[in-house]
Amino acid sequence: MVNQQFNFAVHILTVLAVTRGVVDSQTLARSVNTNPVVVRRLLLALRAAGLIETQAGKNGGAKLARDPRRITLLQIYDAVEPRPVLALNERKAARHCFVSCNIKTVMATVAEGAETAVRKHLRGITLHRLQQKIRRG
Amino acid sequence: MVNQQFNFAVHILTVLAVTRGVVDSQTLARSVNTNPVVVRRLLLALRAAGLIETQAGKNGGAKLARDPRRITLLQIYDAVEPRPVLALNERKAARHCFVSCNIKTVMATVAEGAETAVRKHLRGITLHRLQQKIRRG
DNA sequence: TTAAGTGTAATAAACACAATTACAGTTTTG
DNA sequence: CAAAACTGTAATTGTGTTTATTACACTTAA
Repeated sequence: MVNQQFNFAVHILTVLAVTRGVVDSQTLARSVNTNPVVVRRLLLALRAAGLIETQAGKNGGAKLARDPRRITLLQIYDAVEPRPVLALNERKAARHCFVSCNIKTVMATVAEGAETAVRKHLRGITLHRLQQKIRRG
Repeated sequence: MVNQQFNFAVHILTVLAVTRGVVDSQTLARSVNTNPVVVRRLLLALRAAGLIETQAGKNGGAKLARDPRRITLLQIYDAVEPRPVLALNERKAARHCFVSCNIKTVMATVAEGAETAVRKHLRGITLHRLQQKIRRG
């Protein structure tokens, strides 16, 4: 199993969109089938991105900060996804080797292109659209 | 550090393309800065994809099976990348929850679109093109 | 026949991610 | 104002994935 944060975040926001109100982390965690603390950490990231508002204290929880038509999957992705689509090569080059010394830059360009392609795709999908798809089964 | 297999594989093939001959796993490993066994495992995958040929025994090693103009990054990606661009949600849905029960299918569609976008990008880049870029610094 | 390779299994080490526990701080409500 | 019900957050543990390493049987050129 790999990084599920994006899935979790979209799931959470979809619940908030459907509910149209304040939902607590316990309830969200049950829907996502994970731990409330995991949810709360994601909520912080989503709040920092301006997608939700949270309220502490009794009857507290989270709610959408704007219309689902104005929330794209790209915004969610940017809020929570820590990893690039294609991993960058972090390791030291072998100095004597021509290819080794230059491949990193070249591959960074490739990775950037992949990233751009994915971002473009995600930018075209709104939370509202997701809601609609779910309603239709 | 995350999955480096694609980076490793491209690096290896670039060395083979530049060298235009048989290179052993030891030498490749030094260029990539990893272990020869890791390289050999990748070589098996690349061979299975028809991109290289290997030879056992003394003076053995690997060489390209075809012209670098006819090797795309997508072929390399397919040969070695085990993971989807966006993780699928594997976990059990909460039965009582409408969103939970349907989000999986919807997100699978989203992930598929992202995958397609990346694949299209990679299909447009040949190994030969990479060589050129590296030569130019 | 020997030296220098590959192929491959088995295991260990490193790392990333998710889950859990614990508790201080906040806010509503009776 | 006190209690109940939340969030915010640190610290730790559990789990799975990826990479590295060791070992050795098998292959081939010289």
